Amino acid sequence: MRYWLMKSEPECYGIDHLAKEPKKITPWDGVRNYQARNMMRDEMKKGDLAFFYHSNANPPGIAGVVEVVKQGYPDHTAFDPTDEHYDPKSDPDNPRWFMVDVKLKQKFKQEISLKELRDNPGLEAMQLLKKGNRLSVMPVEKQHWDVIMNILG
DNA sequence: GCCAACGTTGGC
DNA sequence: GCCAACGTTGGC
Repeated sequence: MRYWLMKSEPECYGIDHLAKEPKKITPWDGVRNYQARNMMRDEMKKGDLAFFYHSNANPPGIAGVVEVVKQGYPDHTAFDPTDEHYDPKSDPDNPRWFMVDVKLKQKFKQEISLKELRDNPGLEAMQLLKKGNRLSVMPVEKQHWDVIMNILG
């Protein structure tokens, strides 16, 4: 079982959107970055947990926890010319982009802001906190996961 | 709105 | 394969 962090802009799709889905499940579509794709396609497994991170938010931070309920499969929004994430180079017979389905496990009563994460001892090595980090899907080490869950008290 | 840090594209 | 130009991400 592995741990992850997935970013989304709350104005686009935040944790409250997910909470309103019929089964609290959503496909994590629209990712168009190869590193992030590789992780969703090859590494994320059913039962893995991920932080739902609000990027470009005020303030940015971790809003809750989701569980991977369906492993990597082709992102069909890449095949749809009317979709904003359409990619003509993705062939349905040889898909370029992949996604997973996630289910809301827990919405934090209070978000853990990026500043709180930075101020918290023990998280200095987290990929999220490193300079220039732009990946929208990234692994989280168990020790960091545990530290963050303990912040909730 | 600014800007650093990447990632992608395309000419050569 | 190199690299400049350009586009995007995302914190501030």
